[in-house]
Amino acid sequence: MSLQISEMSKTYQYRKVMKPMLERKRRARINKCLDELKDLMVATLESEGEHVTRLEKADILELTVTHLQKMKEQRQLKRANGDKSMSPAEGFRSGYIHAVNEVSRSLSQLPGMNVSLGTQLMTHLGQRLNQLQPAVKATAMLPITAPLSVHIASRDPYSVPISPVSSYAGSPNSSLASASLLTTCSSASIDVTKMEEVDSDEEENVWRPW
DNA sequence: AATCATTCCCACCTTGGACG
DNA sequence: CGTCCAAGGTGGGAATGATT
Repeated sequence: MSLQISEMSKTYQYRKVMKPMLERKRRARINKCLDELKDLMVATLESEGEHVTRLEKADILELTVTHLQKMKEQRQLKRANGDKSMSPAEGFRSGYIHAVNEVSRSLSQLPGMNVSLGTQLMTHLGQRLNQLQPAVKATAMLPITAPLSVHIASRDPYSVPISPVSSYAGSPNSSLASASLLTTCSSASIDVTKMEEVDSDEEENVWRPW
């Protein structure tokens, strides 16, 4: 019998114990992100003069899709009008700074965060930015607001992962991946209304915090 | 290539609250 | 009280990654 129990493979135990828990966590992640998406959409719509009373999940997704489509149209319009205000390099830099600020702000709110490690990382990120953008000398110093940050792997700037999530997806360290997702969703200060600010022909390759 | 562990997704069922 | 709907729980299976 004990043999049988031990033969109740890890798979069985996993299915019995871990799976329900992970599924709960997964739903929680979905709901958390939907909640934050809802907040963002409500804020956005209200800033546009629309009043939102109640949103169910499907509504949140519909509104988001509609809003993004609208933004896409506006961007195309802008481009058609010859708006070349930002080069790809500038676009990348802007996204980089935006992302670092956002992550930095989030991490700075984490209890027990190692400040000296954060400082080191900030320094590193600032140096990386200088290396990435030698042409943009006047703005070479990284205007990061919070004292903490995360390490973004040093690579060719345009081969940086499209998002923090995708960079962790498939990692053997799944808890890291989950944590990444959670922190990604919890950066609620990302403003949907500003998603189109960084306009670049290379946008598929530019790292964005969203 | 085969095998195993893990992750993810989906469909179905249950539950609880709102409403007529 | 019955019905509807949103949300959570769960089982099954596909997909993926690691190991041998």
